Amino acid sequence: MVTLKDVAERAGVSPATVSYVLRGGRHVSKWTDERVRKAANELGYATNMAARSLKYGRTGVIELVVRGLDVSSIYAKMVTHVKHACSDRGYRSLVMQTEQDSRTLRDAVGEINSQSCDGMLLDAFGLPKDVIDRLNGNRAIVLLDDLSKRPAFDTVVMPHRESSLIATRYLIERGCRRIAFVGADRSDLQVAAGSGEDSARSLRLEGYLQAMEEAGLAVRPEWLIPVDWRYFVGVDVGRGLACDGRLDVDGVVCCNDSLAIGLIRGLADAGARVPDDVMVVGSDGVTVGEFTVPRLSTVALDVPDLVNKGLGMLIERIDGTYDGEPRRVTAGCSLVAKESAGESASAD
Amino acid sequence: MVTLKDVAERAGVSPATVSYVLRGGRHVSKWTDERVRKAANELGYATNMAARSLKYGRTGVIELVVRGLDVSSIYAKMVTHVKHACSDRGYRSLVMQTEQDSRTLRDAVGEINSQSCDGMLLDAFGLPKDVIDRLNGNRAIVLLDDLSKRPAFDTVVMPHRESSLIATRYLIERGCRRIAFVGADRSDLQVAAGSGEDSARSLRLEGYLQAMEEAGLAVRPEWLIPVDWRYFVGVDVGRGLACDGRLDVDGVVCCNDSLAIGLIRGLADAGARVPDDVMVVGSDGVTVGEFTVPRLSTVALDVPDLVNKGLGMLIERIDGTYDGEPRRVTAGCSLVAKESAGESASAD
DNA sequence: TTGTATGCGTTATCAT
DNA sequence: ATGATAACGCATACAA
Repeated sequence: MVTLKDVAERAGVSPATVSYVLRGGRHVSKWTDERVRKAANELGYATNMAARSLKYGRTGVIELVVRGLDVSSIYAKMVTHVKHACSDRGYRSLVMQTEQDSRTLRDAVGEINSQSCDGMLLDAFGLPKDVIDRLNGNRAIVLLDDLSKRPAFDTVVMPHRESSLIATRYLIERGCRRIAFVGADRSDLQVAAGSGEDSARSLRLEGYLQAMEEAGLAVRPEWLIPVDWRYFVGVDVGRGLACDGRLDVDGVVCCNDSLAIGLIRGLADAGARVPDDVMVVGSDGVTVGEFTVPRLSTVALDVPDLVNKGLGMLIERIDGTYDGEPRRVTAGCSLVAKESAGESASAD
Repeated sequence: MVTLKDVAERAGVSPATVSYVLRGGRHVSKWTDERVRKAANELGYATNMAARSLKYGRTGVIELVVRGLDVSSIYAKMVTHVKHACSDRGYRSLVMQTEQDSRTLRDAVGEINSQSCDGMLLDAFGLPKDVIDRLNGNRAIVLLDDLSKRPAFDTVVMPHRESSLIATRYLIERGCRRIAFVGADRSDLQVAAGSGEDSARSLRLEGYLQAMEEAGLAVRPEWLIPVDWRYFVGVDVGRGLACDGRLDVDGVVCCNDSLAIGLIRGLADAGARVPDDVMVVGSDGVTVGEFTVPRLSTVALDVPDLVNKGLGMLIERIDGTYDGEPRRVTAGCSLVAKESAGESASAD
């Protein structure tokens, strides 16, 4: 490898001078400047980041740690926004993908504790409590969607309740009366009550229940379908809904877009039409939802808002601008009304 | 930060001993071992990776550099596979997202040149020649889809020609005779011929033309539609196809799945049904294609194959096992026959 | 305007 | 079985 020293020798100056030329910081004669740059170029010099980080105590890197980019492409949007926001603030951003298995999570935790990065935006969804506890408390970490009662870190939470509320209200407004909810049931509320900690599932269900109650609509137990929020699960649920006459719903609120897309697929398998036979609303606002048949109505997460809030807190922690109690803020969301909930197919 | 020295002091031993206990490498007495581990635990010690990398000369990190995870979710699949493959081989993997703009690309190049990682899997799609040239030739780099005549690095190329060939043959087999091709036209062939370098577009078109010729089918110029491979472009093309009677095609081969999904959307806007009025085949094999209405027929990229080949070459370069001429291998692909090309909707 | 010297945290070599 | 020490490449305080 080409080092500062190599460049210095070639340019006939000291390593210090090379450093000053390349990084700035003090005045050098034009003659020296040119010689050094020329030498660096000819040798193909590049700063050794390990050495700089060691000296500096920081890496200039912010890591985004998410489980499975392929689980929901909403993460893909986050990656893009984080990248831009980091660039704007002089950081580089890297993405680390974790699985649910504890090994990768442990790796991720080690990552931050070992100062491979200055700060970390860490998706807490499905993150076991003990892993969170193992995080070094005085590192710069912002969690995404940590719903614990007494969070140890700053966290940006998703608008779970709000999202379901908006979606359900919307279906009601569109004329639905018998609305199913896919992704949680009352047992989730019990778990939440028992542990004293909300969950994404319980909050989402609450939003739905609130909207139904507001409208004076009864909720039948079989309308609450507690499943994982994944494509293929949605397919099964859709088939079930269409085949099982008992359910007889005219609207479905899904906890995310994967579920909704799968559900529409399953309904189609069973011969049910969306929105004519049943209306469907998702949540997230994935890009592909704008191109499905029918186009997906959804409550879109405000990703730029989420990223700005998260990164804002993170950088305050890194810079030491803020050093107080863990903060909790909520990301925004907004309704995107499309054909799957009966909106007429406009030209765009 | 807690350093080796801190742990050593607390355990009453030397830093060297702590290092040996934690990393292994020589025998230590049980008594010392215990004391050191206890101290490290109590202090919450974590290895400083910058220091280790500096000493070691390697980071244990492999970076995957792709442009826009959201451009095509095929990248999301790649991320997952790269992650697993790296884990298996003792590396950590990080993802860096670039944009087409030269600034981010320059950053990415700097990344590898500055030894932030031991090796890099770099998506060459849309990568300007001069950026590639700026890459340090003796670093471990494997390019994804570098089609240049005389590549400077090992590269895994996508099965462009093969993919179109398979897709077109399949449509012909399904009974199509008037097949459009979306994503390139003959001007791409001219550009390729002029520069002496193939492009993804020219290769894909060649595959299509070959299949048509094999079957003795004429190709009308207006069937070749040279557009970007993106969702919203597909929508426009779909609307155009359905409205413009002149085209009158019974099958469409799309250069990727985004285009295909958009196209189906556009066709639906114009009242055309897939596959009854026109059959559609995409390319990539994105997950969501299995859940669209209709399910998307596509030529799926063999992502595990791609990743294995790429990472295999990369690690040989890192280890110095191979030091010869740049190699070029092609990733596999296979037809996934679904409803959008008239396959009956089976239960799964 | 430029050069010298020191230390960041780790690991490997030598010595004990 | 363990400790002292040097070196990795860079950035900076200090000296000239």
